[in-house]
Amino acid sequence: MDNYNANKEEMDKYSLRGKVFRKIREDILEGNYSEMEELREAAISKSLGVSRTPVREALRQLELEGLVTIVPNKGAYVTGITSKDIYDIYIIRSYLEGLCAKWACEHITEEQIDTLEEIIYLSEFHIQKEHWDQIFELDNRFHLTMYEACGSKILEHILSDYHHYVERVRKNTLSSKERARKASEEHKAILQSVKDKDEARAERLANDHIFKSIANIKNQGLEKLMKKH
Amino acid sequence: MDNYNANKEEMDKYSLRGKVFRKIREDILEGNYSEMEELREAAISKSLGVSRTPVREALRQLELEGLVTIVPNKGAYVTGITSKDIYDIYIIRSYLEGLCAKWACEHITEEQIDTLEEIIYLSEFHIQKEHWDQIFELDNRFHLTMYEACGSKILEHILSDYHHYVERVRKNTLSSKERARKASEEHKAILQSVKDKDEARAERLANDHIFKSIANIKNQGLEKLMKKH
DNA sequence: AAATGTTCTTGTGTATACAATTATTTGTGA
DNA sequence: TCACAAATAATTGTATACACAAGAACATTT
Repeated sequence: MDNYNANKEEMDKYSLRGKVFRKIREDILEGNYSEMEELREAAISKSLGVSRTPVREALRQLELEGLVTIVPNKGAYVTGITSKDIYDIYIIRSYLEGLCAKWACEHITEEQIDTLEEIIYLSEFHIQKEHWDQIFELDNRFHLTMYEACGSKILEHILSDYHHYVERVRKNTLSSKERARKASEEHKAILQSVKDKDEARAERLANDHIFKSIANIKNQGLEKLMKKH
Repeated sequence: MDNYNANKEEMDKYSLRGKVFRKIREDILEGNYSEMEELREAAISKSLGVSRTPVREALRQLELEGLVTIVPNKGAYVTGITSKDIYDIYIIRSYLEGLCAKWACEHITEEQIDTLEEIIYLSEFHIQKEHWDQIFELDNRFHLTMYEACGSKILEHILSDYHHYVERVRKNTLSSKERARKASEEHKAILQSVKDKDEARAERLANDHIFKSIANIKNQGLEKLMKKH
């Protein structure tokens, strides 16, 4: 699983291992490798201009994320992520985002509420202007802040991972003004229920929010959404 | 996210890195380290009689599992797992085991059904005889087979991880004849609904199964259960 | 010609050496 | 005695070298 929190991700930025790790992961998630392609340590280290050590460590981590399969004494192979995996993740997320919103009712801080309100406010502006990159970034921040607000290290960890896994698909789904606007409305409603400490409603709305994304994906065709933009 | 499947775990058995990885993980999960204790690469490698390389790789993997926190250029620290984490995991599992049972209705194979029936049959025998180790092992196998049967690599992955995380607690809860017997009855009912392809019922029963474990934990006191047996 | 054994190549697994960074101690001046 | 700076020690980060395992190609034997 992935990087645990922004803090660590930030720090890792300055280690070679972190750079290699993120580079290979991005390449896999963006589909730059074909399925089951062999990842030779020497080749990667040469192409990135580093030694094998950081490459090895990065590959071992990617194995744990499930993106790479390592056969001892043989090599590392791209496992990648199939469209079924993405679909499964969305279903799992729909359950867990519901739980997250429910727990947030109890654990959210004033500061987090302020952050979320600001995010929603800014979103509306950027949706109006069709600034897709900002919209995506704000959507990210909304969800990650919610994960933080649930007060569970474990739940935050797993949801952040999944969130990252489906990043490419999410980026594409949000590139429609109509869907972006609806998503923003849904965020607003979720936050309201959390503020009201209405656990049942918060859970249901967060649940629905992801389900609506799934419906949206089905309409647009998942395979198309997995392509690079 | 932990080891992906039995296959890989099996293969890793023969690499130093795998041994070191499992050794440190067990030590952490068994509470042999105190919270935030520093893990010095040199010390560990010396005590295990290996070089720093496999130790480093193991620590990097443990970081991804969330059991260790690595501060670049400083060191690795035990993060461990608190009783709140365990509690959270049980709640999350109750949702996901439900989903797993639901999906199993559609994807389970005849062979897997046979396996599960055999497990239940054997369990009854060992419960009668109070063979705690076998009971625990069979409980493990029941759940892991269910995870396999759900037909989702992603869900199987995360549930296996969590299952392992709470191993120590599960071992202790199952060491009561009364609870073991009830658990076995619950397993039987879940399998029946899966065989009947009754998705709603399977989901609800699997859900309840974990909830009952939580209730059981609360009764016995989580702190006590986290101790080594 | 088929099966078996042998070497050679390729790539990973581990150990060690060195560089960079951080923590600690020591020394100096006010 | 305290503050602060410089030197020193400890620890991680990276690079490189060598050992080992697996598989392929080729030779050998029946």
